[in-house]
Amino acid sequence: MFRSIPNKELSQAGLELRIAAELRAAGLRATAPRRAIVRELLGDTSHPTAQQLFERLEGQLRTLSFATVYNTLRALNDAGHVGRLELGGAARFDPNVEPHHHAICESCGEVRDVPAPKAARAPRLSGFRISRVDHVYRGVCAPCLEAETQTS
Amino acid sequence: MFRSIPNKELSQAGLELRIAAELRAAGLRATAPRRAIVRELLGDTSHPTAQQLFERLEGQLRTLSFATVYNTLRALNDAGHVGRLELGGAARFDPNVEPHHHAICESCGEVRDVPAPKAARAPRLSGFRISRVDHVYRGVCAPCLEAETQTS
DNA sequence: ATGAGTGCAAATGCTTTGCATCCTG
DNA sequence: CAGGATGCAAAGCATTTGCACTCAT
Repeated sequence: MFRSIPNKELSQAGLELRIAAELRAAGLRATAPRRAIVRELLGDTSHPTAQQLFERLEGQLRTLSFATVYNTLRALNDAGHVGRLELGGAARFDPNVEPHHHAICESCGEVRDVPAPKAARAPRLSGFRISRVDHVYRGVCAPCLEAETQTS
Repeated sequence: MFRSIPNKELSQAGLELRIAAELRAAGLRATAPRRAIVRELLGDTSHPTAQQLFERLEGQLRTLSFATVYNTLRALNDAGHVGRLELGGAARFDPNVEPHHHAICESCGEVRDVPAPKAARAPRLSGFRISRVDHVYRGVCAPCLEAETQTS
């Protein structure tokens, strides 16, 4: 999402226009709930679940349905405008659709981005046409490692 | 599972003994349902779901509970004796716990193993202690590619 | 014999769907 | 003003859990 948009110094109004344009580019109408969902996910590096997005947005709109959050995220994912991470439990959503990978802390559950190496050479899988590559690194993040050390 | 066991020319009886030994190594009692689950998963390269395993085993045992299949697979996974793949939808289970990766066909859903390169160099993630690396290749498998060509 | 394991059913968690109403393009 | 989108509730899967009974160790 916003692949080609330099969003430094983007005015509030400009951002709103951009959000609407992105939705239409995905073949979706720029309704209030959808704009709010996109606005919230945009720039969120925490890979939130649909539930988390819903909770953050509940106060902002007069009404908001769980189903709308799910349906909108699914539509955006289908259109290739947001990423969807399946790591067990609830799916997590990612505003960054550039090729990159993820590290998940098995202690606190946090998911962090891992840049994809510039020269990402995929293995050749005889006859298999690769369209997407996901790497998932599971382990323990720095803060949790430190917490472990202090306890032991 | 069976990491260190040369299972060529293993007699039927020997295999059964091995299955029981593996279960005990995982801290589990070698009950009839569990033996059947391990026996079925062993040598199955299709990465079946719990549901699929249940269906295949239903006829073989006088009774078998869904819950037992789930609980056993979870226990084996917790003990590191089977792999669990989260690719969206139902989890898939893998008897192979050696480091390797997976390719999933977005057309037919089949999951195939991808060998991990011998010198697998993981990226250094400042402070993050990596315990496991999963690569998922999404795309279209050879048979589905061919089917596509013929239709178009 | 003792406690882990089983089967069954109910509960839980995540996601999708049906439908009447609302609103964008 | 037509068809897409919303909200709500109910349905649908996947998985887990509670509990009385059974069986492996």
